[in-house]
Formats: sequence, structure tokens, C-alpha cells
Amino acid sequence: MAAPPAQYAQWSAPAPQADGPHDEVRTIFVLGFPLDVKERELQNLLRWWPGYEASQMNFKGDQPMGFALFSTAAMAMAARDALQNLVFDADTNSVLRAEMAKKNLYVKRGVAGEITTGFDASKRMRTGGNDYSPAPYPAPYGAPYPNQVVPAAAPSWGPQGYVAPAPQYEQYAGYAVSQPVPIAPTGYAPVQNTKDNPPCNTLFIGNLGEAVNETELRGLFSSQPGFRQMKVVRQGKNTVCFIEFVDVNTAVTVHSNLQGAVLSTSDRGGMRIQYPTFMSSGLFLNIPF
DNA sequence: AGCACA
Repeated sequence: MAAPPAQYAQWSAPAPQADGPHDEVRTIFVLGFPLDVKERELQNLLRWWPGYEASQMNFKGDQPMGFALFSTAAMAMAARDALQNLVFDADTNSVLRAEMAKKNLYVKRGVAGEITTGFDASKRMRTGGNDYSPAPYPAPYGAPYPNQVVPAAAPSWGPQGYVAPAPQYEQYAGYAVSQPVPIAPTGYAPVQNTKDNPPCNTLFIGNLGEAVNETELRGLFSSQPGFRQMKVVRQGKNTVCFIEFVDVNTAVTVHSNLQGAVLSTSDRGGMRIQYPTFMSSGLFLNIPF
């Protein structure tokens, strides 16, 4: 069993099944990409999915084949289901088909056990020190936009049958959940937000300070009307945050009102608020860990 | 249905 990515470290790893296979397949096999797909596109599609570890595009066949490794089989299956029937490119009519792979993706590891090849989670932030810039894919519950990725069929967790999952990660966190003290921004600074995605009920918060903490973020966001839950993802010097609202309208309001908000810990200007990519919404799905 | 990298 591989260690889960650092951002899930506060969650208890699943206990190895005494009677289960220790070499369980936790890799997905994805077809249906357009011929000009880039390996990076697969990485960007999956990078925030819970348990994502590494991925690879293989171009040797007649059609591009994507492989992605996750920390557990359950996480892989959840990603597989989320990718199923996804319209990757409306122009080329590419609809993704995903299955569990026959074998796990091979990842070369260094002495310290870190992944050294492939497009892996440990290198998420390697692009010039910038933090995450979402690919132009819409997030889950948003209206379909032309030329963008939308689920061909409404996902089972979509608007119709969607029931808010309990904020399950809190039970794993190593701190007591107490009533957040409301926090107001210390000010506002202009922020560039050139590449955003279509509005949806989830927000991605970037350009936060290195010293930002969850209490501060919770103090700012949990008092916003429509707030449902949030998840802070730490990756070294970079911290990002995903916030789910009860509907698109309340998310749009916060996207506008708190754009460029400066916190006491901000050291690079105001926070950048964006609508996240389709797959990043997986942070709020009910995935068994 | 089509499963590669080592």
C-alpha cells in the first residue's frame, strides 16, 4: 500500500485487508481522448482528485491511452466513475471511457521513496513556482459551456439526486472542530484572474500566504451565505482551498465579493478566487478512504 | 473492445 499524498495525511489510511490482495489494482485506464491530447492535459484533469499519485499518456496504439495511479482502489474507482462519459472535447466529439486497468502504472521511485518519473502528484507545483492555474474545464454543477468538458450523462452525484455529503474529513483531522470566529479581510488587492472557469457552486482559492492556516480561512468563508464545506490542501509553501456552496448564486457572490481579499497572513497580495475544474470537485465527493 | 511504462 502506497502512502497517500501529503494533503490527505490527516486522513487515516485504509487498513490493509487481511484477506484482500496486497497488489490490488489502483490504476485506471482511460480511452476516448482526441489524437492531439497532451500528457499534461491528463495530469491537469486529475491533479486534485483524492488519492491521485501519477498519470501517463501512452501514444503507441492507434488511439491515446491514459493511465492514472491512485492511492487506493476505492479512490481509483471513484475517479473512473467521474471520468466516465466525460466530454473531453466537444469539437472533436471525444467522450472518455474509463475502466480499472489490468495492471498498476509503473512508477520509478527514488531512494527516499519519492516518485521520480511520470506526471505525479509530488511535482504538482513544479511549474515555475506559480500555484495552480485551472485548465479550462467547467466544474461539476455548472451550466454546460461550448468547447469545454461536461459530463455527457448527468453524474449520479449531480444536481438532481445530489445530497450533500457530510464533511467527513473533519473526523480525521487532528484538531477539535469548534465554532469559527468570523474574520474580515484586512483589505483588498488587485488580483489577476485571467483564466477562470464557468461559474459553479464550488470555489478554488489560490495565491494565499505561506503562513495561512485553516482557522483563518474558515473564519473568512464559513460565515458567507450559502457556505456548505471547505477543504484546505497544503503542498509545501503553497496552500489552496476549495469551498462548496449550496448553490451557484451564493458561490458567484463570494467569487465577486472576496476577490483579492487580503488576510493577515497574505504575503503575495490578494487571494485569487476561481471556479475550479471538473475533477477537483472530487474533493467533496463521498469517497471511502 | 482497445491496457503501457519498467
